[in-house]
Amino acid sequence: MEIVVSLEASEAKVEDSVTQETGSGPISLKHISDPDPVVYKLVRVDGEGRLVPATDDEVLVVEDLLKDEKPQHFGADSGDPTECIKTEGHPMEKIHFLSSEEKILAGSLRSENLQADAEDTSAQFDAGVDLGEKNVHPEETVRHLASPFDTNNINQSLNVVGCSESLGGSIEHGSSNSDVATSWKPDFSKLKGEICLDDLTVKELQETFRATFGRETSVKDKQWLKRRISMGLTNSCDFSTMTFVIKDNEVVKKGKKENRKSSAVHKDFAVGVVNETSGGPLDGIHEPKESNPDFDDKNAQNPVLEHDSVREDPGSEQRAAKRVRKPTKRYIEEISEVESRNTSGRLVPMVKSSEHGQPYSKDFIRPLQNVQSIGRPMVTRQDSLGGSGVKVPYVSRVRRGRPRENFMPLMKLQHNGIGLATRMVKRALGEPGPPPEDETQNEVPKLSLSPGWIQQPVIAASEKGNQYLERKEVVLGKNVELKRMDSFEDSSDDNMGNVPAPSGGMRRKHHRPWSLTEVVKLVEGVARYGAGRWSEIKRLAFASYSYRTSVDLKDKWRNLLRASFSQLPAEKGMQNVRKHASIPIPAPILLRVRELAQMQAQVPPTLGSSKFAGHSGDSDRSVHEARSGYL
DNA sequence: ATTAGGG
DNA sequence: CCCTAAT
Repeated sequence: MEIVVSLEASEAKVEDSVTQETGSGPISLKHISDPDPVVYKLVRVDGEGRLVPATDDEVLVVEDLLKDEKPQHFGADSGDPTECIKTEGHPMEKIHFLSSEEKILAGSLRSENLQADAEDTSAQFDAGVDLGEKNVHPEETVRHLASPFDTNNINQSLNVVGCSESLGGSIEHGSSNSDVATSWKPDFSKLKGEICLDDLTVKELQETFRATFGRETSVKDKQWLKRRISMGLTNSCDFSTMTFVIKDNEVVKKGKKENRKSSAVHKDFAVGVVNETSGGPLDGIHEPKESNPDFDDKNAQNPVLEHDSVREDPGSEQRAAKRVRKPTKRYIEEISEVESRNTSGRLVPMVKSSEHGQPYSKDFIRPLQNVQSIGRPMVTRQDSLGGSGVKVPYVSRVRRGRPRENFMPLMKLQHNGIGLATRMVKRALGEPGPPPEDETQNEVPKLSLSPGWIQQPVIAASEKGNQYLERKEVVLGKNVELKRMDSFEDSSDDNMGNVPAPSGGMRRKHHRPWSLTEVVKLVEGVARYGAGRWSEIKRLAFASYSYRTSVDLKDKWRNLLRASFSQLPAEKGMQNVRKHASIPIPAPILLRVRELAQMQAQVPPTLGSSKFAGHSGDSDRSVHEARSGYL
């Protein structure tokens, strides 16, 4: 299978891009055809650095992901002034770069992941290439290849790439930048002497960030900033260090809370890369070989080491002790429900707002019996329509605007078959139509091409569809086809809440299975904006999915974390017994999740360090086998 | 309003 | 998912 990248014919012949071998098997793009329409073929790089044709599975994975990623999200917002600029760059430059600059490993294009900095137009590319691959930072590459002397094209495009991570704003006008971008170095003029990231304020951190990366940031998250800066200064993924000594415009010392691993087995990674590629355009040019020995020392490109060092640093980033919470006084809720509504569910509202007789959503009523006795204060709530206030127990927060909690179900039941009406009401209620990319429709055909593990989803997916169909039928009777697929999407019901499943139990209230693409989006979101910045992710990456609140995202991430870390254990006895009608989450994704978790120090304390002990040879295999999460 | 956590 | 507490 080949992916044709529409490229300008201007590209002369180029050679296979070399991928830095990280010991595992990153998937990269290999250029196999010179003629105009440049054709790339997916390959993986084995331990020895040989290029092995990718299997169909791999190709498919990548392809799917490529398809899913819409550039729209990137650089959308986030206040970073450099982003809009970035979007102007042509993705092609990057491709060009990829193919012509052998020094760069396709792998290093890995979607800069680590976090915020929503940048680069190439993300669509990276998303796919990236999966299941080790960390290699673009910064690295740039730093070692960039040279003040070099002004040829290659470098130009190179800069474009590099910009994805650190060069940020220097890119803007492709013409005038060659010097700026090429020779960028941290401006430590403001960072003299010793700095301890831990002691800095957000503002100071932002300044430091600027000094370090040469661009502004709007991120206010201290943790994030510190990590980011640390990684930047240290030029590695290692953010365990929080104190640095800057001298002569360079980081000369890092306040390391030494932990073993001292003797680096890796080392001089970057140098090696450079040498390896001698003969290239940069030949003869004096590599600005990081005049700082420390840099080489700490280049944590070796994943194993990376995890390693990140992990045990007791003193470093005391991951903020879990937020403590007062024991929750949960009050009985289900009981009242039983009482207040008869069999038809919410059709018989308990409380009505004066004018419209619309039932309050259950959440609004929530009140349980004997509120008084429980001691909950009563407040008078004015409904939005100015009706007479109703006495309701005070609840700290009234859930609102949850699109799925509108009164649609009611409509559907009464005028079943009138999809249009429903739709209109929906609009009125502010629910945007189903996302352009409706998984329920897309996933199936997409996946159906693939053999291997991805096949399973196919089946599962169709089952999923059937499930919905069934449900729908139960509720609506025959008029199912009228509403096409999108009616699935808005099974916003509360109906379901009371619809007894054929099996017996009552179906859960609101439950919308997470689609694969949603998961991917979430993961990517976390990669870009960082875990925890859920509202951001929701706004930017989930704009089209009106359901899925930020909380949902958070929950899902939590689950993904669990899944990804839950040992790849269950592998054995559960081959067929998968009664779970759920789709297994593709291992590569879980892998990514784990990676991100690593980087963001979200590793569950329990599975501390043991995990990554001997994680080199089998990484390839684990990609195909580890599947412990479900959508 | 958002986020973290418990259920 | 839902819910509360914390920020």
